[in-house]
Amino acid sequence: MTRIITSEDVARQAGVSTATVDRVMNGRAGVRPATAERVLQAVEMLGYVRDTRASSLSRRNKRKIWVFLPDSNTSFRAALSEEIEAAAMEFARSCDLVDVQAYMAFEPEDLVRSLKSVERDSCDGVILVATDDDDVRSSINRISDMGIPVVTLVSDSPRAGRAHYVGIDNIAAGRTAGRLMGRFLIDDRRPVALVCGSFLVRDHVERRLGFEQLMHKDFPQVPILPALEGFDDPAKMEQVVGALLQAHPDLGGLYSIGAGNRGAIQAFANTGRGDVVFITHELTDLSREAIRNGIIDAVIHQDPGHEVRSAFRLLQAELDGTPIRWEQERIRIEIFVKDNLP
Amino acid sequence: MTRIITSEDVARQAGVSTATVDRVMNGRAGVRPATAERVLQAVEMLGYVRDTRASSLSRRNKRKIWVFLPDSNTSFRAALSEEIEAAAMEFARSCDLVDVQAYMAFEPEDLVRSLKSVERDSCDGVILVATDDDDVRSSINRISDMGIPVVTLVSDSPRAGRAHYVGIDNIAAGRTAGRLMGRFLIDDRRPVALVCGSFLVRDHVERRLGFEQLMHKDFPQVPILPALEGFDDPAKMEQVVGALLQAHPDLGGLYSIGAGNRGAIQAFANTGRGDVVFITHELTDLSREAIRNGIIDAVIHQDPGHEVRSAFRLLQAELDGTPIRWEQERIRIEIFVKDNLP
DNA sequence: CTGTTAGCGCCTTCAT
DNA sequence: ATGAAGGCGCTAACAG
Repeated sequence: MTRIITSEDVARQAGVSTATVDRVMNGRAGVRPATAERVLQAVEMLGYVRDTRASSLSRRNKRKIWVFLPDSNTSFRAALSEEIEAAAMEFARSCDLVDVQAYMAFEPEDLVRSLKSVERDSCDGVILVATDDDDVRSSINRISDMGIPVVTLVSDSPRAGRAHYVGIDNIAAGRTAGRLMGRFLIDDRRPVALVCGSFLVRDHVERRLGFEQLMHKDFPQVPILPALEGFDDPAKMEQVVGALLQAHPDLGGLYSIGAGNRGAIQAFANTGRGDVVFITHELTDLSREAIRNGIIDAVIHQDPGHEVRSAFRLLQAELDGTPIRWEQERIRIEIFVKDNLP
Repeated sequence: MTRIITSEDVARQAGVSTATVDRVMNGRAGVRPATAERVLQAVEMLGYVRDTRASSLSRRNKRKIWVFLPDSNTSFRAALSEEIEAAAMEFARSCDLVDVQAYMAFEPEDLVRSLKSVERDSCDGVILVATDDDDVRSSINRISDMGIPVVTLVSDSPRAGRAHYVGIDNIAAGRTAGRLMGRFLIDDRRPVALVCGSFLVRDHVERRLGFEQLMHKDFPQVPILPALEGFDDPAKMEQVVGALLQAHPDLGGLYSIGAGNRGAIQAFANTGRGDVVFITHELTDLSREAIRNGIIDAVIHQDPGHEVRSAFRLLQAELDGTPIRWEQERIRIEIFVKDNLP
């Protein structure tokens, strides 16, 4: 057991006091560059790593993390909220305070407005479900430039200066759905349809892209019908999918990219078309039930609990200057069939 | 922000000192039942939860966790070791010391021998890859009865008094493989084969059971060949699978339940039989590569990193009396195809 | 059986 | 720009 290196060791080695070491470690002002340099050398030399327990203990949980979520009411969104709640409790006890704010879904200006209120002294870190939008991007950059780390969750703003994105690669998710579709189909002459939530939401566009790419490449003989829009709305979905089933008695498969699957499931139940391969996103009580009784054949899933915890951990790591365990943070594109349901 | 309840609050409320609160909280002896009761009531009443940071800080990382692993040299086993190493470092800095010991795989007596050395004063918690064996079970019970929590990892000893099992349900894993096999098959008149590592290893038996059950139930027309044994050994596997491919030119699928897949992949590569649906367990560099170039069609996976971290967290929770976040600890039966590889 | 006291390693005033 | 000292909440000796 090698003794643990403390800030005191570093202080002694650098010929300063622990207060100065602390200042350097936390990047606070008021240290002559030369002194800081000596401290850094001592840290390096001794292999000092600060003890986050002691750190957070003495800091008395004073950090503030702000979370911004869209106000949509899909089950996935509900799950996210729940998980944030849970994570907040967990981290509150061991480190932080968390403020959650909802912004209007699909309305970047509203998010931008909310982000305006983020200031250095009231906020130490930000987690948000972003959109790939110029104004959102510059808002993120403003915050980031103030030295406040930003983590995007589930939906990214790729060109912004966020510290991390936590979520899946939606193109790959679409490809995965395509692979399963191609292989699950019994008769590759029967056409396959796909329904987006919206043609304008980046995630949906990417999933669709991945799906269509893969189908064209690996299952070129399968006819793909023009994509439909269901607006993440159960009623609309039921109508759209109902019409689809009626119009195509030979439909081979359906890939539902967005939410509102309650409606799609209903449409299937109404017509009793169990032979259509039906693939959706996100495991919920509903999709679980539908997978059990054979309406849904596979669900592509991302674990909101994992995502939320990961976002918090990454933000913490950013704040603490702790190393990141990437293997633990990699969000999986999960596949569920009837037999591996959790 | 409600003030945080400390042990001091509890002490005051119960009319005792913090030392006594500490004794009660940690189940140490030397407290009159009546006093303990008063403390417990105060805890309940104030909603006190002990701060694990302060706790572990003041304890000076003195806990000892012992880990027992089989000495087999599969890639999965290597991954486990690595992850334990990583977890040990992580937890060493924030809580514990970890001792890892290898025992001879498939030799319960050797494990039992090692477990004999576990004593109260040199060990606070145990993690082990168990086997379902009478002697192992009673060893676990002995340790458990001393008040040392035991967590089984990857392979369980179900009837023993372990605190938790961290791993997948292997019957469900087998069923999942069966589902994919049934749906991936192009022609359901072509026979399907399966190779175990050994007919005697519980995990393999369970996977096989799940697989065969599901095939018989949901794909009854598919002929299933008698199971083979590959002894988790690449050379043996190459030979067995090679012979299989030769004997059955019309083979439709192969489910490899155990390790040694290097050999199986080699056999496939030798014969160029890309049309056989090949499903294996555990994602490794090898299986990843084989999935990329189309030899393997799907991999059923359990994440060793997740499993190891989970085992440590559960043991800690047991030791600290902290609540467990079950959603975080549920080990998934993961499915990988070409498109959702991490 | 129970209380007192001195840390654990770091951060935060408050001086200098 | 830097240091000294007290405290975060809990545990471990040591008294009594």
